[in-house]
Amino acid sequence: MNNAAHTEIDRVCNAIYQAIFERRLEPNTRLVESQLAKVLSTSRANARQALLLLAQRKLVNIVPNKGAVVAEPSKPEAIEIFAARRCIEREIVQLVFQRCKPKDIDALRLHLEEEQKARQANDHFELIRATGKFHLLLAKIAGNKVLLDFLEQLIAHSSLILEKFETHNNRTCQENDHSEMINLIENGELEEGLELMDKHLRDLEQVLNFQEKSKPANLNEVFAPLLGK
Amino acid sequence: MNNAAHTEIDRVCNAIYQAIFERRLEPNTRLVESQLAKVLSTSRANARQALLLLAQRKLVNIVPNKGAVVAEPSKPEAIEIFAARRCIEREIVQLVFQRCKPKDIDALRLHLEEEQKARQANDHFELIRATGKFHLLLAKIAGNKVLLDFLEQLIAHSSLILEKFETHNNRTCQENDHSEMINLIENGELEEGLELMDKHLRDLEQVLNFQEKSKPANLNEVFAPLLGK
DNA sequence: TCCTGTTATATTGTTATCAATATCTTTATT
DNA sequence: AATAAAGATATTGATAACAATATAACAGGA
Repeated sequence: MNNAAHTEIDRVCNAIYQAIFERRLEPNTRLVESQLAKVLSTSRANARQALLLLAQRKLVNIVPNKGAVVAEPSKPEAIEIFAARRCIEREIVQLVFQRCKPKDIDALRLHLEEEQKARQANDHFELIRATGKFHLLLAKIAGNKVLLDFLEQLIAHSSLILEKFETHNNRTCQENDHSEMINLIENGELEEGLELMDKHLRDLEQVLNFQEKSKPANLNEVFAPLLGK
Repeated sequence: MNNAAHTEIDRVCNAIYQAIFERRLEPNTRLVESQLAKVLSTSRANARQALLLLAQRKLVNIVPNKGAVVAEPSKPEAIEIFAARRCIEREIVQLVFQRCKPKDIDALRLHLEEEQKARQANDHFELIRATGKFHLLLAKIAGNKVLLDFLEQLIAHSSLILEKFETHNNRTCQENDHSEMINLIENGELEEGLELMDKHLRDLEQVLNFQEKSKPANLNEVFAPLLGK
């Protein structure tokens, strides 16, 4: 999440961020400082600061004297987030078409295999993670760190949104769009690329028209994979 | 800076942010936790957390075990920041043209007077603050909180950049551009509005072609205005 | 004079403790 | 049985003390 210096609190921050991003932590899950500290084997102060950072990115909500919960974007907020994504990813597409090199194409194609693998294995979380990562890969190729940083925030939010509104149809990024995008980049068809990204994001946004769902979570099992190492 | 709940650390954060935004704190100024705590009459823990938040927004740099300094964007970073501004403010212009109401126009014109006053009084800092605020006003009219939040970060950075590269000519926003923009909005001339914003931001970016400058600062006098209340 | 190593100081990072607030449980009353 | 009040528990918020690290000042030798 944070490309900055890796301090202890960055580690904690990343652990929580990953859990949110990969949807092991659902919206509205309560995040108690002392419990986080214990589970992630750090001090309460660090857990507290990590929560503060995540709150600034609006990934958790902190209400004074009450504590932190995983954020749950409302529908109007979700619409704004997707609008922002269209704005920023449009620019990213433009930059990618200017700067993409052969080895970048290779990396994108390699990544596509990850997506396919997750799709075939029906591993839903992994698919979410992988499709999100594709967009971040494009942002890295674009080469503007500010836009990359913004997009990271937006994609984390999108993850929360998908979690909340997701249908039984497992709607994520459309299967062929990413592959199609790579082809367009390779052929330098900019206009089509811009259009595809726009369509792609509007498709994703359609989840908002479905109903929500809900259920709680348990900190110990959420972070279990981390405890082993 | 932060539209979130107003806790003590938000207050501290805002005080520092304002000082940076209004350029009372120059790039590379060292920010010592204990000193900040004393000057802003808060605890060191709060000062520390505030610095952490500002670091996440890249307004200060924290290097582990060494401390925090006001960030100093490099030229390549500055270029990325202006590119991001063009991207986001283009979208904002588009939204403004859709959503601007008569009372918004009035507010913009009213604001213009502030700019004029600062210009006539030759109050450089105030002019910086006011011209930046014009852009944020547009963002508020656009009505997308996510984009507003991003732009706030970008404008704070722009402020730092202007400080670093500024010439003796006091280049800030061109005098007539803002007024011209209001007219275009009123008349619904979208294409011209988009072009103007783009030109406007590219003009501003020209400061990067000039030389830098430098000098230190003193925390006590920087925050003196706050101590009186 | 310049460099190097040493001591002293200042600052950051961490931990423990206490107070304030909120949440939950129990008890009492109608 | 339902509601309200009172107490117990848990959690957050704040403070202080301590340890680790880096910076600055100083002294000694080439």
